Amino acid sequence: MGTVAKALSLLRLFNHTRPEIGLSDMTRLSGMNKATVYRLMGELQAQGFVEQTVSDRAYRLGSEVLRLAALREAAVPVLSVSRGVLEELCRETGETAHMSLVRGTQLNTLSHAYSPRHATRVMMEDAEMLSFHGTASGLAILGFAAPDFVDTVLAPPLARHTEATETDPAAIRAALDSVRITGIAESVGRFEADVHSNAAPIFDAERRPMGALAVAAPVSRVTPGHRSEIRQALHTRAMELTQRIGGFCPAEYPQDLAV
Amino acid sequence: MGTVAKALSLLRLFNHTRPEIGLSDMTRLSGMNKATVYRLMGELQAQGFVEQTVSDRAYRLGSEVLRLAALREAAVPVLSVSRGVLEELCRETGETAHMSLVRGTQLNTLSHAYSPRHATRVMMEDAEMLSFHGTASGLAILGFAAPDFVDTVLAPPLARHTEATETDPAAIRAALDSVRITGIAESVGRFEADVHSNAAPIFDAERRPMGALAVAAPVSRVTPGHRSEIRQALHTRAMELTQRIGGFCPAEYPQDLAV
DNA sequence: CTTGTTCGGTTTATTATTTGAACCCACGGT
DNA sequence: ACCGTGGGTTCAAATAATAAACCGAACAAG
Repeated sequence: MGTVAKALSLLRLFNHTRPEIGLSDMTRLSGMNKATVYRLMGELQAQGFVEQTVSDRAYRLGSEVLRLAALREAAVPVLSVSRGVLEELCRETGETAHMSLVRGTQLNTLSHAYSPRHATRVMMEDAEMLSFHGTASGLAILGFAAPDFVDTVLAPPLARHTEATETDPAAIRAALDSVRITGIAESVGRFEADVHSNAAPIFDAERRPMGALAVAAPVSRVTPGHRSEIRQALHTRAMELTQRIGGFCPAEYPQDLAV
Repeated sequence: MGTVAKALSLLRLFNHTRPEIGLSDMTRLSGMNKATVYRLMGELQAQGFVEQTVSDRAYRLGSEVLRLAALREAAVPVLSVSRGVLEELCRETGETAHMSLVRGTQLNTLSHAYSPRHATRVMMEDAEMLSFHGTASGLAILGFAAPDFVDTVLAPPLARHTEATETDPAAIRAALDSVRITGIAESVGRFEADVHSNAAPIFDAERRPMGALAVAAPVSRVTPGHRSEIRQALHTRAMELTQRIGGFCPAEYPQDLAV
């Protein structure tokens, strides 16, 4: 691993439950030498990627990431466009809608919207990591991804998130066939118990699946009619999002939804 | 310069007019060796900070920066909170409002809002770099910054953005006194011709100025009454923003606005 | 008041990585 | 066929990164 990779991997130690990390913690979490971490963090700090609190000298993400994110959005406005689509999607379905993007072999939620219609909702956080095999979003992407990408992602062992999580690669591959036919993937309690999710892929300019749009509802609320309504809306909105970010659906993607 | 700094400085070559950069361009722009740039970009790509287009293999910012920005917002919700404040501010004043944050000795716009009230407006882009000596935002920050920071930033030569730009450090320092008294800085055509800007600093948890809130209007529209209205609104909203992001005004910051 | 622990930060010789110049191949224009 | 330009690669020489031990300060327990 090169020096740059090491430095950037330190940034990946931050998450929602750990927004600030001290030098010693960072050393332990990364497994690197303390002097190494110290110097790397110093460089990251000089570049504005992290900043140090005055009180306890703990590190947290710096504002340079905001600037870069704004620039990225100016170049490829996925986030900003998705927000409008997500709002429309959750208005149509009355459920929580979210969008996630592929990054290497990871899948991250990046934007979400809640519907005020029901008192109970599926709650989300941005920048959370999803599994491919356990979530509707992941399956939607796998259904239209390159074979060797599927191989990589479905290499055992697959994490068992809930009682219902399918961890047999062969069974998952079989399920991808129906994803390819309908264009929509489904996960009932396989990532979080009591959450019924549907998802549709979104494609980039090279017709590759770059992420997914999803609707998550409490299992108890999803009747056959509601399910059909959700999947219909997802199909329409995912194609809209793909088009609005300058992407194209691949030829094999079903243009009309046979739910 | 360490390797990490070099790699991250490559990211700074991207901007609104140059959202994608090929290997050769990047080599020229950075002044580094081609092999070096190639390897560094490879590492950045592996970490998701940049991605390569399939067609012409040009690099652009990757989606990892979006994830990190989302995490940073979860830790320190400056952007998301500022959006609401900016909207209110531009509703109250009828002019363009924007927020910028300090990053080392740089100042970057990060969020803005337009008012629909007038057909002519000052237009903005996020992630743009501002000068400290030429903008109201910069002066607002300098008025409450540490002396050595002011020294660093006001070291000649200072760029002359327009005919009206003040480039004499002594004159700028003198102007900071009135910023300290009123809590509001002003720039009439000193960064962009025909733009009249007012700005107020926002403070972090350590009572240091971390950025500024500003209102920019066409010079022709700013009557004494309108100016006073703008400065009043700015003062109120900047203090609100400071408080809502968990910051505190320093003792010397004027709590009541004597416009 | 001592002792032990943890923290952020620093030092050093040793070691591994980065670097630069030259080179390759493919492509597009002339 | 020729030239310029693009992305990508090679390898010895130069440089930067590393690990382990160490420092002083802060805090807690005995």
